Amino acid sequence: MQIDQPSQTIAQGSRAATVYHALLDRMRRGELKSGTRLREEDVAKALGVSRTPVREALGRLQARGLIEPAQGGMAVAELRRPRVMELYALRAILEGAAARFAAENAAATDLDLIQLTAQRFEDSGNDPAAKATMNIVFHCAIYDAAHNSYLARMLDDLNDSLALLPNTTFAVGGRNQAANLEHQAILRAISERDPDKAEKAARLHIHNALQARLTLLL
Amino acid sequence: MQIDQPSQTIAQGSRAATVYHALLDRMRRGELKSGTRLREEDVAKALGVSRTPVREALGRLQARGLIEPAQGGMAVAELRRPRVMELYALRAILEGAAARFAAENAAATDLDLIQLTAQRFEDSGNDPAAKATMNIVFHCAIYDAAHNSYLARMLDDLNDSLALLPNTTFAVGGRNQAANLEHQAILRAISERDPDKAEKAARLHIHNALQARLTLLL
DNA sequence: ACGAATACTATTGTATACAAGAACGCTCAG
DNA sequence: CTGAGCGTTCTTGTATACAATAGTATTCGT
Repeated sequence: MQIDQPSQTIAQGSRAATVYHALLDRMRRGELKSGTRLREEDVAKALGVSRTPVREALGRLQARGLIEPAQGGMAVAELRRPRVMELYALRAILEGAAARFAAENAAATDLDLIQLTAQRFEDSGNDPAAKATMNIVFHCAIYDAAHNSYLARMLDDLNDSLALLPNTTFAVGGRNQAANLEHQAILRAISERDPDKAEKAARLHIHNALQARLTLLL
Repeated sequence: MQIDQPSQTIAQGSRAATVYHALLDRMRRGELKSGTRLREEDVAKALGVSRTPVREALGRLQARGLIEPAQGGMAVAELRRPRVMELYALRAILEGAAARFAAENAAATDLDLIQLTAQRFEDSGNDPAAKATMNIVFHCAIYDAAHNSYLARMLDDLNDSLALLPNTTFAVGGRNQAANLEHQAILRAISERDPDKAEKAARLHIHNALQARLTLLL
């Protein structure tokens, strides 16, 4: 039996961190869906470590709200309608803040990166999963440009929570095109150093994403 | 030697949770200052548990950014100037969001509670510590009224980070009076169901708090 | 047949023992 | 006197064994 690299990424510092990232990755990829039960011993065996680091990783995931105590152990959190509404409402605020701060603080290289990633998003094909990936990359470029580590961490948290939802909003007809235009608007406002405009544009972007999400969520 | 209730609050569900809350409380009270080293064994002995639950608690505190890996173990996080600026910038956004959502979602009882806590804040004496406590209570009433659990959690995180700073802004001359007026303005906007106005008022409130903080931080 | 009580089992919570790693100081050579 | 190399020690990282608890099924009594 193979003992060390059961399937995925490079080894992190500690085994606890490895487990943490392994679980997170699988959530992001959709391999771990909402409601999946996570028993400590199973995870430990699957990753070839003892329960101790698994426990630590699960504790952190719980602190981030990605898993919840459930019937006999933990389970990947479930997002019902009201939760999703809360999440998008907050995301509109935080993405707005990121755009605002980016407009205030971005260095020239930050702007270049945002532009580049926006272009990459536009150029990527029509595959919803690829689109979603490039979308994340674009938004992360904005987080970096905002130069606020607390905000960046909160947005990462939020995106991970959102990753628990099945599908992606880019599977909705016309969303690709619309999202691209919205990205351009955000980029423009940031480049113009107009914080109010940037914040509004980002909020609108998320508002529209929510509309798309709701058509999927029915 | 006493073994179970070393000093403080009621027992939580698990010992890990007990340790977590014990440490958090001491940070909030200022008994654990920035830079204080936290060795697992010391904490364990002090609280009468083994290292295992301590480790779990420390992991969660680290995930929240309240403690950092340092020379030989963990230490209570230190907030230097740039961090403080980031924290307040984000807090302005989040308190703004809370006020906005409260204006949109608050039930009648929520409004009553906000008003009550605003009054309590006004009526409390001149002791900065008491003032700070009542201030938190007032703001928490707004978080509740916002009806967004993710936002509430983020603001709790943020307030705990801010608790690491020494002193309170209510020690600054005239801040009590000003804060009270700002609270009234926020309350009024929420009561009038004016989200934009509420958000602006809350942001201004935090902006002014930052000014006070900066005079302390020199 | 139905309900309650009890025993059992599955799973987490905790402690302890051990391993590994990094920092510090000490010694010795240049 | 200085610098490098090594050993010692302090602290975390991990595993395993054990305790406790909650959920479930089963059985017995009515």
